[in-house]
Amino acid sequence: MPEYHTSPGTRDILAPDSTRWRALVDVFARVVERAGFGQIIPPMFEDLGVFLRLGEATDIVTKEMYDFEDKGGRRVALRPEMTAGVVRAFVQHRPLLPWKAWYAGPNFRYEKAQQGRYRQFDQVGVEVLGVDDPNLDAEVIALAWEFYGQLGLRQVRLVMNSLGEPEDRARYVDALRDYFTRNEDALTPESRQTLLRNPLRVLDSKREHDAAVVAGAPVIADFYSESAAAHFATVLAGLDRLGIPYEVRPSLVRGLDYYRKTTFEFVGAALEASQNAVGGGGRYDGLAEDLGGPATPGIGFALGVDRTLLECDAEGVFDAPSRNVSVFVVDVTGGQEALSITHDLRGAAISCDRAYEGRSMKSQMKAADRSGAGYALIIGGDELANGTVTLRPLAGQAGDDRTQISIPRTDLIPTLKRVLPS
RNA sequence: GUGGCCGUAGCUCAAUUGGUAGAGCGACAGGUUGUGGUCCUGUAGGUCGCGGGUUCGAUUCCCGUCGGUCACCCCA
Repeated sequence: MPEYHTSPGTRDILAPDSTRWRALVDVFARVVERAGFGQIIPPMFEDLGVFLRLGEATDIVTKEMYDFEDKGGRRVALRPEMTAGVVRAFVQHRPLLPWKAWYAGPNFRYEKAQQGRYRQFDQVGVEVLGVDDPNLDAEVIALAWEFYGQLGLRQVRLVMNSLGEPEDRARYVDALRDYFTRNEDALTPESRQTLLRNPLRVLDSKREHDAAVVAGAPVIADFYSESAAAHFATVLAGLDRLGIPYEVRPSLVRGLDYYRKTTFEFVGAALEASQNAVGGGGRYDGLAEDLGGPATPGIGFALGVDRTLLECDAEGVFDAPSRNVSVFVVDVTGGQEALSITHDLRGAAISCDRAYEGRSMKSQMKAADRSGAGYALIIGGDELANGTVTLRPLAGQAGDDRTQISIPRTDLIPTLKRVLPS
């Protein structure tokens, strides 16, 4: 047993998983950069106050934050999500509107880990500041939808809701509090606790016992102002126009307090676990102002990289791309030839690897096979004397022709350039 | 944070009704001395998660602890 291992809720991601991971981020970047988004790389920790804006009733803030005092006496916290930091960056730099930013990176929450839920977890996402247009809501959702499609996912479902304007939401929360208080006896003790902190979240209860009461609760749609109703209707019409299927679920309330108007969630149909929300987002029109900036509308989403990959596994799509070297150098003359040949090939942009420690040819050939390389480049005593190398096709090459050929050392790179798939 | 289940070689798992453990895969080395992927043989690799208790003796029983997993909570 090793003395040290990863902390709870953290893990190492090795190749080939890391290759797949990066490929997923590449797909995301391609999709959103096509839509005019530029990447932002914000710091992983910020002044604690930035994150307190997420809401005093949320567990993310009250229980799960990695906050600490640094050596200079500053109260800082590892970011528990991306939106607050990105909006802080907006307020700090005041880029031209509309500002479209995308990101990828880890967030930190002190939670008990389970599958699809980690203390350090990665998200990819976008934020757009400065546009109130409901068409943007549809566009942003469509980008996430396109991303899932590019990965090959077909069973992700989109769930839509609107929380209305802040005043609508406030009146709704009051009505909800009244309703649940009247029916308190029928609620589980846990939900009664939640009711005191945040009545909205009672709607999220997964306990069977609460189901009946929750089903009879007031519906947010009845509290929409005219403008909020119109905004939401236009968003849904936009989705219809783009052919993106969705389900409106009035009980969808997301965990962060800053959401208003449009909210949405992507649910992985293939995931059995309760951690089946693979992504989510919404509008946060008041957040920039809360962080000391001008009143600026905003919308964005965050998608969990782990959960998305789990969904890919469940649907059997987006396999790890193989990143093999093209050539494997087998040198049975001591290894000096392999040293210079691999150096030369890499200089000519031909990927290659080799075996070390003067192993037997058999052993080196095994290593060549395992490397996935298309060709073994063999240097023995004869080749060394002749100034040649032997090129042997390995498994995985087109056709069954495994005839090996002898090439003058001087022709090696041109020959490989001709033979290798580019 | 609360509760259920689990923790044996790098990986997937056996076994021991308490007498210090095996297999498959993988790794490494051979199979008449320059050729892999199949096959055969062999070798290495485990303080049976960690600590304490009961016992002549514990990997096996008990307690604690750490880690994993599932549900709740929360959320991506």
